[in-house]
Amino acid sequence: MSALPPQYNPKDVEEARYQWWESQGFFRADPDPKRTPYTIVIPPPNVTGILHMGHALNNTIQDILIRFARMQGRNALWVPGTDHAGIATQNVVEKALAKEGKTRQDLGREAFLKRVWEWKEQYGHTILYQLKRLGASCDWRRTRFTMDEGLSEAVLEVFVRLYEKGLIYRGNYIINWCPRCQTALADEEAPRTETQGKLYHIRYPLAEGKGHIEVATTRPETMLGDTAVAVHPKDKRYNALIGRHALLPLVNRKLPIIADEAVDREFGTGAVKVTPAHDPVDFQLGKKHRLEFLNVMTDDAKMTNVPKPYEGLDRLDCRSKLIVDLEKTGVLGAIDEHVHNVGHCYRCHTAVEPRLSPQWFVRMKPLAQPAIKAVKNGTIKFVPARWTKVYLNWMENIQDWCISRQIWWGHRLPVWYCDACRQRGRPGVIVSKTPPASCPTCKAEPLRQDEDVLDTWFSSWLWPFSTLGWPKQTKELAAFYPTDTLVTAQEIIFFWVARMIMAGYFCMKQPPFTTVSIHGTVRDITGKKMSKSLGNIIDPLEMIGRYGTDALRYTLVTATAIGQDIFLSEERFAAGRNFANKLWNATRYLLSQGPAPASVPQAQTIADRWILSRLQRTVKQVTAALEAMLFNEAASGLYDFLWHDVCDWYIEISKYVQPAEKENSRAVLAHALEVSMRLLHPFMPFVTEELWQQLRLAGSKPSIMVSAWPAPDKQLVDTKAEAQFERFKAVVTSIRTTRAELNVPSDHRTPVVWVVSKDAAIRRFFDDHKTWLQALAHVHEVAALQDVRKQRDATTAVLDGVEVVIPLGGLIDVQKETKRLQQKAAEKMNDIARTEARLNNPQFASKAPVEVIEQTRNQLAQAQETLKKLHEYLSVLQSM
RNA sequence: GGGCGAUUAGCUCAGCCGGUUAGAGCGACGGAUUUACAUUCCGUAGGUCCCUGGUUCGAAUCCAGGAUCGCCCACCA
Repeated sequence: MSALPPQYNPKDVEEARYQWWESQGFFRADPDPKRTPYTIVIPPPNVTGILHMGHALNNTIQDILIRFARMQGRNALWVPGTDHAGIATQNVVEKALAKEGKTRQDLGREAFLKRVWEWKEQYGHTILYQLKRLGASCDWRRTRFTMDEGLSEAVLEVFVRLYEKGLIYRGNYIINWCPRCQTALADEEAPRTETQGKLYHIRYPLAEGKGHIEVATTRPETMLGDTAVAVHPKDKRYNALIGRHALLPLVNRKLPIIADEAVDREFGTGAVKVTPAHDPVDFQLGKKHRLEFLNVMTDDAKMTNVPKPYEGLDRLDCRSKLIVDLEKTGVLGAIDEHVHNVGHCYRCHTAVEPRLSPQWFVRMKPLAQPAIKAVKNGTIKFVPARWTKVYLNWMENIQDWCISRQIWWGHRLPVWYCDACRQRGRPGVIVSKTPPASCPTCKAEPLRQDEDVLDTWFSSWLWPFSTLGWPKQTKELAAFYPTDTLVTAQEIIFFWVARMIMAGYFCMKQPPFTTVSIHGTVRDITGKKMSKSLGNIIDPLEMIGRYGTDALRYTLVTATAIGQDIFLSEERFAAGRNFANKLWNATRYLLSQGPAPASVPQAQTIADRWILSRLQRTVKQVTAALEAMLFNEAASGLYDFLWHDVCDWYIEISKYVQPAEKENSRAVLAHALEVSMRLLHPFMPFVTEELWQQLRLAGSKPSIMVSAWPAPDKQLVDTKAEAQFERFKAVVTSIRTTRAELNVPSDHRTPVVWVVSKDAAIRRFFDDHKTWLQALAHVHEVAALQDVRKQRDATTAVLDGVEVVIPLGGLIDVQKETKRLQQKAAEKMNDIARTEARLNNPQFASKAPVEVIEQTRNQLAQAQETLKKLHEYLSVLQSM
């Protein structure tokens, strides 16, 4: 066996170890009727993606769950893959084209798509390689892509099924239009952000008679599409005007003045211009009052169908020109500063234009019903539970989903039009999984396929079953669906989680998963989201390079409780690195004395009994925490046990055990480390594998990742040993504290210490363990005495059941020591007063549970005892 | 306008069902080279648990109201 180097170097380990795992097939899972499956489907990262801290957190959590389940003996499958990310990917390739001075239109649809596929083949695996560096134990054979043949088949199947059930329709509605991407967006893709704008007041002259009606708008350019003015029916100011007409300034179009409850009397002037083709509310008004729908903008937000001076102007240029012209005409009123919410494209952040447009929609209400029920009745649960409410609130108010996009990269709609039929006034719409040769109604050919593609989420909402082979009834689908846990960030609940649940019930009649684990967003130390434009990114790959993968994973997981946002700064990764190094050196210490003992450890010394007992508790605690998905609790429990219990105390003591106890002590340490490595493996897979390989017993599994999850051994839980050892620790600590407080020079070894107790067993215990005390507390002799009050020039610490008396032979500063003890006595008196007050309260005596009263009494007795001792020592000092 | 979350040490955060003297890591300060680890060890200082009221024998914890910050949802043009 080669000796371990003094420091853990992740670079020497990670890549080779990962390749070995993969080559051994440890990541693979196949249907197996004998074992309970455990399945996770990865939230497919964008194929254009590069690993950021959010991915790192998300995938670390999934890997922890998968490795935990695998070690528990479950048939653990983690399905990886990527999303074609329609708009995002198209944007990336268009940017590359722009560098060549070309547009996608220059290439044409077919050649452009070829370009995108080439790009995907070349760069689309980047994120998957990066996931491997993170240690992700996915079954890579099952990697899927949302535009794979099988997944595309699933998309068409669902589209046709929904259409046939009347759940997909085409219609002319107001949608969010991104003028830059030149496509429709779903509501969720155009999140509103608070924007500082202006509220322009414009006076519309009345057509009949004198006077005017003043309206207010944030988008003056839309006035060119106005086809009415609306007021509230009960608004006395405008009562007389209802049914009359106003004139659109600069255009002089006659606009009816209509009355509708939708108008807010409080806002602006209480009169509103109505632009049915460019505003969702106005659209409703337009339908209700049978107004004209006048679309005044082109796909790239230039004005159209408007009077000459404005025709062809960009929407914002038009706005400026209109303001000038309105001013000249004398109809421009006040311009107020106004903060309002404007939708922005989630891909390019351009302000979206609400715009009337023929698009395809999915009727969501019927789909939502079973998805609401499943969460209400607990079939699917959110962790943390508070997201349930957010989900239900959204689902109960769900709007129809605009699924058509005017881009090229994506699943093209399986919709064909028969122009011959349409000319004769028939619908002429054919929806079919395969291209129809001719029109089934009139036999005309050729047919024209719809140009649009489907929203990216229309393929990812099928992900939990499409990746397993659906619509084919594969054995994977039968074995692994429904999946178990979905791990994702809160931002994606509406986009993806909710829709997967709906699709799951629609296609499979079963939920796609049973638990949704929502983790927080990774932010920088000031609480801002990490983003390129802010320049506050901490790159996970850089952190891996600097601190190692295990350090990255450990730090992310311990950074915060699940569901809370994580505020990250680089220094935190050092803690993870240090922990890995600590484990490394604990094992190194063990192996420096020979190979890991194979013998079954016996609880010989009190330290053995203590650490083995603590180990059982740790096994129990970590298992429970993982089952409850309290990852940070599990990880910090292991940290405390390994660093503080194993390293700070057990290893230190093991250096001073009797020669006869030595070999067994090594076996105990080896055992504690070996079990701990297994517990820690899901969190820090690399260093634990490396060390476990040194510690593993003959005949065990070849790798820690396929070894069994530890089970606690109740026989080894030893409360008495724990209490005894805790007392020992307290004595050691008190001696250390006293020495430090009195500034005893480091080279001065306190020659002797008395441990005083009324309890003979305690005296004997310290007498038996004086070697340890001497070593750990820096003292030469330890004597267990019954009474040393006559000892002068000594100091004391009074603990639970024992007193520690430290003669300091001239080193003691009587004044300083008196002050120290007086202070301690004062603190004690405070405690006593507080505790007495509590006990003297008759209410407390009559209402508190007996255990609490008993406990409080003991506490008081102890405090009084301690105080008595302190006073005795003070009187000794005074006599000096 | 609704909803959610946060507020605990200088910083980042734990603290389950109410029960001793509220914890950790980092940072600060003092000390240490004794048998793995200086990516180490030992020790110390540092707290109005956001505020106000309530429930209770007892509140960081439960309830009500408020403040500040953050996020989500919503058609005030």
